[in-house]
Amino acid sequence: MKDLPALPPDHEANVLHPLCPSRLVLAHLTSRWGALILVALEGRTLRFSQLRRALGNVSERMLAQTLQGLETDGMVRRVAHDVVPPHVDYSLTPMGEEAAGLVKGLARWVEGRLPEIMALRAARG
Amino acid sequence: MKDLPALPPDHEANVLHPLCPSRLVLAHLTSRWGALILVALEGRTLRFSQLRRALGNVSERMLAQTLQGLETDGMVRRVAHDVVPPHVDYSLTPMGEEAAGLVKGLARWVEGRLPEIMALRAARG
DNA sequence: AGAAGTACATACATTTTGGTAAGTATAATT
DNA sequence: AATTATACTTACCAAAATGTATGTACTTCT
Repeated sequence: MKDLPALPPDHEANVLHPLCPSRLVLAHLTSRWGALILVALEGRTLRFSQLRRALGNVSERMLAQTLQGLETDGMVRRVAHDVVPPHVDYSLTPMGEEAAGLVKGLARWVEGRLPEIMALRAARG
Repeated sequence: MKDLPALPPDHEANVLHPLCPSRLVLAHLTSRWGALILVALEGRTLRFSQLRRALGNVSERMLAQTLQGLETDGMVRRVAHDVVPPHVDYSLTPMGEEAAGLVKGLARWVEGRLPEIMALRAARG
């Protein structure tokens, strides 16, 4: 995940553009694992390895990286207990819960349209 | 953009997962240029080169590719007039308009939260 | 006559993303 | 004594995404 560049002067025109800050945050929310993490954490707290198992097959590298991106965006809250072996809890901030809801909404909409979409593909493809 | 794989038997668990069909459609909608195209075409028809100018700096390659992905998903309608020089109109299907609305909603939400997010970054970073 | 505009396709190069494997410190378990 | 579990990091490599350059076929503008 990248750092956010400063807002360009002509902000209005660049909304959603690849180099626009909002675009990068959106990318974090909808990234390969970002969306999954948001949905997995909705309403509950999970530890690193629990989350990993919940998502099925994320590499530790990507899970850590994606979580950090969401954390610096203020979507995820990380609480580390200083014990051995390590114990770290991840949960969503209020803003993160909102984001999760929106992403889930989009996902649900896509799922609802999937039969239609796949039928189109089958017909034309 | 990839072809959609068949739905795996344990569909419920894989929703949004990287290899799930719905995930790929979502990826098309939120891809670097996909989101921009949806918003740019909302409620209007544009030709290839108009769209290109509207988006600012897409390469022809990416514009064509992304449009094709959205077209096979049934989001974009392509109408080619058989004249020389070529003239091709792009617009959103009803489903595409819905998708555009949702994506725009997400984008707006992110923009609304941007000050908060950037303040967090500035404070912690 | 030469250049520009149109909507792409294709080959090639580069950038970005993601995975794999290994390392870290320490306690509990076998 | 070796293994397992935890939550990561780092180096390295393969794969995917994206950009660049070029070609096409024909017409209009200069």
